[in-house]
Order: sequence, then structure tokens, then C-alpha cells
Amino acid sequence: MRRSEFWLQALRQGGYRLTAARRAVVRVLAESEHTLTPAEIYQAGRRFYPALGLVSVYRTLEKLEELGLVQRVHRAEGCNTYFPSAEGHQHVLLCRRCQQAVFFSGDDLEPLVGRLQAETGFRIERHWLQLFGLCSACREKEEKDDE
Amino acid sequence: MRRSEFWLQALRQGGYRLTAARRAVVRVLAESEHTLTPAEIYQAGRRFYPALGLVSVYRTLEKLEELGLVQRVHRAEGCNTYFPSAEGHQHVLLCRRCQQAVFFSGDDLEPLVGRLQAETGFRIERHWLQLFGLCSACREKEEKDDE
DNA sequence: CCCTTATTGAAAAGATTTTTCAATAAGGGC
DNA sequence: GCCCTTATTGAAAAATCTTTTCAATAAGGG
Ligand SMILES: [Mn+2]
Ligand SMILES: [Mn+2]
Ligand SMILES: [Zn+2]
Ligand SMILES: [Zn+2]
Repeated sequence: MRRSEFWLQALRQGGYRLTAARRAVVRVLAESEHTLTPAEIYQAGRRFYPALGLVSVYRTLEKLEELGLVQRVHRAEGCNTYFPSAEGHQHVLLCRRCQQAVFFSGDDLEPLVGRLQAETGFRIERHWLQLFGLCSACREKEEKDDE
Repeated sequence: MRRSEFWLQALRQGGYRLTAARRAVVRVLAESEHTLTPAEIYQAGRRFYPALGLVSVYRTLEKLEELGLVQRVHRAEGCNTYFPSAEGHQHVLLCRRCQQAVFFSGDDLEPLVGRLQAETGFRIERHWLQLFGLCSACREKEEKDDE
């Protein structure tokens, strides 16, 4: 099943109605390979549903986040971009130029977490890990710019 | 040398004047063990210098960040808290209840980064790592609340 | 002790997000 | 299919947070 269909179904099961506004937001974000701001989702969404309001973008994001389907992605330049949530324990690798986002897994923080719990007395409950760099397409473009 | 003295000296060397507003911000943030918002710095700063303006807090944070002395700390509840910068390669462990922040080092992400560069074609340049939990004091308080 | 000018706080402006509200339409029950 | 209830909508207003403007002030080199 496509991710957007799954999201629509999850919204329904969460007791929410399926509206044109929600369909537009889901269509834009569920299939995106890039993190998107509310304003970007709004712009893109209006191509599918021109009456879409920015308020409904915010409201739909809120519901998708609550259902665990969407996550907020923070960056140095701004903390209001959104992306489909990881499935299972994954984090994102982000291109600083084009905002492409790729999931990865396999961080092995257990030893570190264990050691720090012992040393600091904290009970460690969660962690954020994000990797930043340049995707291969942007690396080529950047080299071209340097000439 | 105390961290606040060092910061004042660094501001001077950066070509900035030492004013009462800057001294107040430095005094509050340099010795803090907790991440602080601009509004919290403003409130605390006014106890040392009642004429302090919120604008000067923002402007001082901007300079301290530019000099690499202060870093912004992001959390789920908000992305506008500040804390002294790590020295060398360190990250922070944060208490979700009292905002206490503790530096740590020793994350070993090299193997992961190497593997992902090969797999994805990204050139990975930096990473964010933050650990969240409960400090020991807050753990006790939370247990008491549960009774 | 000047003099230049960086810096200040207050107020205004900008940017982003949330709330309010009357109109609309989703979708369960018939 | 057709109601009827009420969740949802978009526009406008309000609330928040941050930045800019500006005339007054004070830092600090000479
Ligand atoms: Mn992990
Ligand atoms: Mn690290
Ligand atoms: Zn890229
Ligand atoms: Zn704590």
C-alpha cells in the first residue's frame, strides 16, 4: 500500500474525516523525499486543491504527528520542517543543500548510554541523532559552482 | 578563569564593548547548568541589571553564538534554548523535567558514518546527537509524585 | 576629559502560529 | 440516495516570538 493511502486510512481509524484539505496535505508529504515546511506543503497542496488554507495544513500536521505518522525535523536554519516518521528505530541523514532526507538505522549507542547512566545518574530515555551532509547530486552541483 | 570572565574577554577581543546589558546576559548564561530561553535570560538578567531590555538579550546571544561561546539547544517543546558551547567534540544529555544539561563525549559514530557514506553517496559533514532523560534529582521527585 | 560611534531600550514592524467564527460538507443512520 | 449532526473548513483576528528602526546614551581610545 502506498504511504498516502495508509495515512488516509489511519486518519479515518483515528476518527477523523477525510477531506479535500487533508487529502492534499497527505498527498504532498507522504510521497516527499524532502523535508517540507508548512508553507511549502501549503503551496504544493494548492496545486491539487486550490482552496486549501494554510490553517488546515497546520491542523493536519498536528493530527498526523499525533498519530505518529509525521515527525518534525529540526535544522540549524529552522525547526519547522516535516517528514514522514521513521518506521521502527531509524534516524535521518539530511542534505544541507536540497533538503533530501534518507532514513538509516544501525546506530549503536547502547554502550554509550549505559556508561553515561552509570556516570551521571541520569535515566536516559531517548535520543536524537541526525546526520548532515551533501547528497551525491548536490555534491556534483557544488563542484560545478566552484569552477 | 571563570567562564563568564572568559566570555567577557572574548567579546572584547571580538571588538565588542563591555556593557551592563552584556555583562548581565553573560553572568546568567555562562554559569548556568540549565538551558535557558531568551525570556528566562531576560528575567534572570534583570535581577542584576534592572534596565536590561529583551532586545539586548537577543543581540548578545547572537554575538556569543557568532563567537562560538554559546549554542542553541533544540527540544521537542521548543528550539529556542541556549547553553554554553561544548569544548571540543561533545554533545549534551538533557533532563526533560528541569532542563539540566550535561556534556558528554565518546560517541563513536565513525563506523556508522563511513558505512552510510558508502551506501548512500552522501558526504557526511556533521552530526547532532542529544540524549534525553531524567536527572537523578528529578527521578526522585517524580517517584514522589507517583505516590 | 573629550569625541566618536557602538550600543541601548522602547516602540514599531515582521514572521509565524494559534484561535475564533460562521459557513460548509463528511459520513453514519435511515 | 437523502437527512442530520457535527467535525472541519478558510478567512480574519489574535497571540507569540523575533527583528528592525531610531533617538538617546555611554564605552573606551586618544
Ligand atoms: Mn538511535
Ligand atoms: Mn559526536
Ligand atoms: Zn542535496
Ligand atoms: Zn532534572
